Amino acid sequence: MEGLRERKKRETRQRIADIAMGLFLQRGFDDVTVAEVARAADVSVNTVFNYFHTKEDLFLDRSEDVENLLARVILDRRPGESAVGAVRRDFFESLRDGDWRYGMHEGADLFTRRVRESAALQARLSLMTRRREELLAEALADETDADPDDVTPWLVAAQICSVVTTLTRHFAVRRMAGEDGDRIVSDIRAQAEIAFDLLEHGVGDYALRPATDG
Amino acid sequence: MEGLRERKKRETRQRIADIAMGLFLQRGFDDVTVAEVARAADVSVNTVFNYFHTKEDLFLDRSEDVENLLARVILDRRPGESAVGAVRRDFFESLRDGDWRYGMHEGADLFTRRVRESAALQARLSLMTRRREELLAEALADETDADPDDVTPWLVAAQICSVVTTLTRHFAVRRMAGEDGDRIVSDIRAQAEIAFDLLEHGVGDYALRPATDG
DNA sequence: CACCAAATTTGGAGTCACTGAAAAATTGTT
DNA sequence: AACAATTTTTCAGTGACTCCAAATTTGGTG
Repeated sequence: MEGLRERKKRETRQRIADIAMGLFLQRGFDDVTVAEVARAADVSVNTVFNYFHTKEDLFLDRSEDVENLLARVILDRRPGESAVGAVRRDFFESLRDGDWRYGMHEGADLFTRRVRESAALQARLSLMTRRREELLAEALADETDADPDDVTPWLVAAQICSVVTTLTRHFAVRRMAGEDGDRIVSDIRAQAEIAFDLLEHGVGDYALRPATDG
Repeated sequence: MEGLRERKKRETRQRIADIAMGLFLQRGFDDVTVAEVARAADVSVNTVFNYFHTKEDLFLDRSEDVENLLARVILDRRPGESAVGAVRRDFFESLRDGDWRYGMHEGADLFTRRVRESAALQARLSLMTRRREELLAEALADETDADPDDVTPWLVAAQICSVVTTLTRHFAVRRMAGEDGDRIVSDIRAQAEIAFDLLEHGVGDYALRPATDG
C-alpha cells in the first residue's frame, strides 16, 4: 500500500506540474521561469528539479501516453487488420469521438499555440515524435518477427507516423490561422481518406514531370 | 566587390567555425565550452555570439545545404521523372559516388558519434529535418499547383523524407555498432530498393494479423 | 597624413537553467 | 522519545546567452 510519504510525494509532484502548466498556458513557456513556478508551488527550485529533469518536462509531463499511442494501436489491432488499417480505424474513431488522441479536440488551441511559440518546446516535441516512431517500429518488428537488420519495420513505422503527424500539424496550422474547428475536422476527414489511401497504395506517380515534347 | 572589412568578417567567421568544429570532434560537443572556442580562436565570447546565434549553430554551420537537398532534387528532376523517382535516382547516385549527401560517406563516423551523444545536437537536428520536410513540401506544392489547403504535398514530402531519414539512420546505427562501412552500404542498396518500392506502391498489407480461426 | 563616422570587437554586469554537496527538516519505526 | 531514512532546502557554482556602453578598427574625405 501507499504510505504517507509516497502520497505526499505524488501530491507535491502533481501540484508542481499543475501550477506550472497554469502559468505556462497563461503567460507562455519562455516567459515563466522555473523560479516562479517554484515560488507559486511554495517549494524550492531544487525541489522542482528533483521531480522534473528539465523545464520542458514540466510542460510535457504525461508525454508517455502520446509516445505509446501508435504502438498500442498496433498491438491491439483486430484479427484481419493490417498495421495501417488499425491506425486508420483508430484515427477516424478519435475524430468521431472528438477526443485528445490526435490533438484535434476542442481546447487544444492554447496548448498548441504555446508549443508553437517556443523553440525549446518544439525541439522537445520533435524528440517525442522520434520516440513514438521508435516504439511503433519495435512493435512492428515484434509482430512480424523481423530480422534485426531489416529496415522494413522502421520504414513502415516512419511512414505511418509521418501521415499522422502531418494530419495533426495540418489541423494545428489551420486552427492557428483562426479557421473554425468543426470545419477543419470535416475537411480533415476527407483529406485523411486520401492520406491513408496514399499510405496504403503508394505515391509512385506523384508530381510526375511531363516528358519534353519539343 | 568585397572590401577588406567584409573579407575579414568572412575569414573570422570561418576561423571560428573551423576551430570550434575541431574542438567538438576531438572532445565532444557538450564538453567544449563556448569560452574555450573563443579563446582558441583568439576572440571574445561575445564575438562568437556575434557570428553564431547559438552554440549549436557552431556545429551545424552549413546546414542550409542539407535542408535544401530534397527540394532541390525535386526541382531539378528530369522530364518523365516523378518526385519519388527523382529522389530514388539521386539517392543511388550518391551511394554509388560515396559522397556526403545522405550521410553515408567515409569519415562521417566521428561526426555521427558526436551528434548521437549530445541531446542538444539531436534536438537541433530534428528541427533541421522538419525544415527539410517543409522545403520539400513547398517545392512539391509549387510543382503540382496544389491548393493551399491541400495536405497532399505535405504528406508526400513527409513520406519521402521519412524514407531517406530512416535509411540514413539505419546506416548510422549499424556503423556505430562497428560494422564495416562497405558491407552496410551494399546491404543498404538492397534495402533501399525495398524502401522505395514500399514508398511507390504502399504498405497496405503490412503486419496483417491473421483472422482468428478458433 | 589627420580626422571623422560607421562598423566591429570587447568588457562587464546580469538572467536563467541546471548541478552538486552538505545542512536542515520531516517522516516511519522502535 | 530517539534513531535512521528520506525529502527539502540552502549555498555555491557553471555555462549559455543578452544587453549596453566603452574601446578599437576600418573606409573614406579634406
